[in-house]
Amino acid sequence: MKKLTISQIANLAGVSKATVSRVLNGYPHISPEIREKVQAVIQETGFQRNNVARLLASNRSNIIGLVIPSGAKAVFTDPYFPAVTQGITQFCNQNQLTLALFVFHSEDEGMDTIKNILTAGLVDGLVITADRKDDYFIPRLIEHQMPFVVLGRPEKNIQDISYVDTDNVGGAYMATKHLLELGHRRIGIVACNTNSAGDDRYKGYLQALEEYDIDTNPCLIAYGDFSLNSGYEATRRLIPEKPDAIFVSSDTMALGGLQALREVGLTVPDDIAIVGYDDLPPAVQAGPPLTTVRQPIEKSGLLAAEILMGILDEEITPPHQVVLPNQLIIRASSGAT
Amino acid sequence: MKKLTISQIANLAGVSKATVSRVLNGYPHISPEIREKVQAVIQETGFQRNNVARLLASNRSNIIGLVIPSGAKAVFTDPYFPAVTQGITQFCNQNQLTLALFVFHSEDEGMDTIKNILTAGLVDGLVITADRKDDYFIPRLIEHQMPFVVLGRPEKNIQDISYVDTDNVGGAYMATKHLLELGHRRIGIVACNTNSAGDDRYKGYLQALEEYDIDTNPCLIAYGDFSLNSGYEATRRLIPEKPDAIFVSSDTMALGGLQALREVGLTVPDDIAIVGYDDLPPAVQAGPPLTTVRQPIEKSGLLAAEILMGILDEEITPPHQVVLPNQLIIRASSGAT
DNA sequence: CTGAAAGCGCTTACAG
DNA sequence: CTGAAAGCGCTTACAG
Repeated sequence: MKKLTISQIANLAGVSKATVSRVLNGYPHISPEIREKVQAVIQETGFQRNNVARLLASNRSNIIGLVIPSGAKAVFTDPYFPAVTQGITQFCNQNQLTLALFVFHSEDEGMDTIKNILTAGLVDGLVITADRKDDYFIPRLIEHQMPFVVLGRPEKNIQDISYVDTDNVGGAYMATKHLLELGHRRIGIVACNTNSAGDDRYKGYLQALEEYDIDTNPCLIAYGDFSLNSGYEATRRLIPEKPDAIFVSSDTMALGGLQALREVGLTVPDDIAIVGYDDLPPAVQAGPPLTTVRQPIEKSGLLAAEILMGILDEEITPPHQVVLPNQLIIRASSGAT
Repeated sequence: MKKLTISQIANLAGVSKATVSRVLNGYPHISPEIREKVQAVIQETGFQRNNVARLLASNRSNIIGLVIPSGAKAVFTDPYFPAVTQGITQFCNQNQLTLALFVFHSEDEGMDTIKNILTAGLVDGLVITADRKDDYFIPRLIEHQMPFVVLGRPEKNIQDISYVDTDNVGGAYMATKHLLELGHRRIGIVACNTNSAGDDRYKGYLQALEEYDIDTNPCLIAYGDFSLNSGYEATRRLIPEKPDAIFVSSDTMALGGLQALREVGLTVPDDIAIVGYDDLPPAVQAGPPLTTVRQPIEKSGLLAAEILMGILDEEITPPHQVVLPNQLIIRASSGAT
C-alpha cells in the first residue's frame, strides 16, 4: 500500500490535479459526474491527501495547539487538564483536526516554544489555558495575528480576546448562599489567588456574605494553590477559628480539607459543612459525597476548539466570549472520602 | 516582524540557499567563516525555519505523536496520563520536538485517526500508551513502517516491539511480600484484568503467595477497572471474606477501597492493611499516607520519547526494550485519606 | 566546501 | 466548470 498522490488520482479519474484538489476541498461548482468519478476513485484507492503539502501550499494545517503553561504546578495534580483535553480531542476527532500539545515547564521554555509556534507556522490557532502568567505571551500572539481562544478569563485586554469561561463568581455565590440558607454564619473560605478562577470564586463568596449583611472576617480566609496539600494546610489554619462551614474553592483542596478535619475528629457536615468546587471528573466525584459546584470543564474545552475553528473559518469574528453557567450539586456529606 | 525565508537569509549572508540550509542542519563540512557569517545573520534576524516546508522536502517533521486509546475510560480519571504527558513534553521541549496528541474515544475513531496519521505523513513517530486494545492498530503501524514505542508492555509480538515498561510483577511481589512479612496470611487483592499492568501485578501477587506456600483463595480476589468506584465496589465484595490485608493494584482503586472500609468501621492498617500501586503523582500521594509501590511514570514517558528519537535518528535500532524498577514506599497508614 | 536546480504534494489565481 | 502552470519554503543529489 504505497502512498498515493493527487496526480495519480487525477490520472485514474482522467482529470487534472486541480480538479481532484477541488473535489477534495468541497468546491461548489463542479459537475456532478466528475465529482462522483473522482470520489469513486478516492474511495477505491483509499487515498488520503498529504496534509503537509496541503499546508505548505494553502497555509492551513488543520492543526490546532493546546497551550498549557504549567507555571501553576497544580495543572498536573488536579484533573482539570485531562478533562479539558478530553473535550478538545473529541472536537478534533470529529472535525479532522489534529491537536498539538504545548506544555511549558518554565517561563523561559514558554517563550521559546511560543516563538517556535509563531514562526514555524505549524498550527492554525491555539487554545490557551488561562493563567496568571499569560501576560508574557498573549501580546506576542496578537502581534503575530495568531488566532487563539482562552479557556478561562484572561487577565488583560479582556475585551479584545476570545474566551470560554465558566461562571466562577456565580458558582461560588451559589455555594456560599447554600451554606447561608442552611443557617451557617461563620463561613470560612479556602481561597486561591493565583489565577482568575480563584479570584472570581472569592468574589462570589464575598457577594453572598454581603447579601446577608455578614462582615468578612479575615481570620476565616485561608489561601491554597489548588493542590491537595495546600487544601489540607489551609483548612488546618482555619480550624482554630471555629468556622461552622467552609467553602473550599476546589474539590482537590476540599479533599485535603476533609483529611484535616478528620484528623482532629471533626465531622462533616455536622461539625463543619463543606462545599467544594468541581475540578474533578465525574468518575472521581462519585467518590466523595461532597456538596460541590459543578463546572462543565469538558464542554468548555470542546467549545473553545469549536470557537477557534469558527474563527479560522471566518464564520465567527473575534472576539467571541462565552461564560458557561455552573451548577450546585447538593450531596449528603457523610464526611467519608 | 515579517516571516523571513531561507532565501532572504542567503542574500543577507551572500551565500546560496543550499548553504544556509546546511548550516541550519549542522552539516559537518562547511568553512568556518561562512558558517559563522550565516549564523550571525540568523542570530540578528531571529530567523526560524519554516518547519512545514522542511518536512515536505525532507520527510522529517520533528513532530511525534502521543496515542491514547481511551477505550479504558480510566485514562481520564487516573493521573497516569498527565504524568506521562509531563515526561514527554519535557523531552519534547528540550529537543525542539512538537507533540501531537491523539486521543480516541472509540475504536472506530481510533482506526480513522490512525489511518490519517499514517497517510497524512505529519508525525515522525509515535509513543503509544499500552492497552488491551492495541491489537487493532499496532499491526498497521508496522505495516506502514511508522516508528513507535509502546509505554507499558504490548500484548502481542512483544519481541519485535520497542517499549518502556515498569516492573509490575516485581512491584506487586514486593507489595505482597511486605504484607506477608508483616505477618498477614489472608491477603486479598483488588486486581484488574483489562490491561497488561493489571495482569502483571496479579502475577506478582501470586508469586509472593507461592513463595510463602499459601494457596490462592478465589474468594479473596476481586476485580476492578482502575477507577475509584470499582475499587470501592471490589473492596466491599472482599470485606465479608475477612481478609487481614489487601493489595490493591492501583492507588486510585485503593482510595475507593479505603472509603469502603471506613463505611463499615474498619481501620487501616489495624483491621486490614492495605498496599496500593502508584498511579498518583507525588503531589497527590502526599495526601493519603498509604503504603504503595511507586512507579516512575514521568520518567517512563520521557524515556519513551527519547528512545523514539533515537530510533528516528538511527542511533538506536529497534526493538529497544526497557523495564524500569519500582519502589516500595512504606508509610504509616493511618487510614485517613 | 559551495551553488544551481529539481523536487516534495498540494493549492489557487489565471485563462478559457 | 476545468486545466496548465506557478508557487509554498525548504532539502539534497549532482556537479564542480
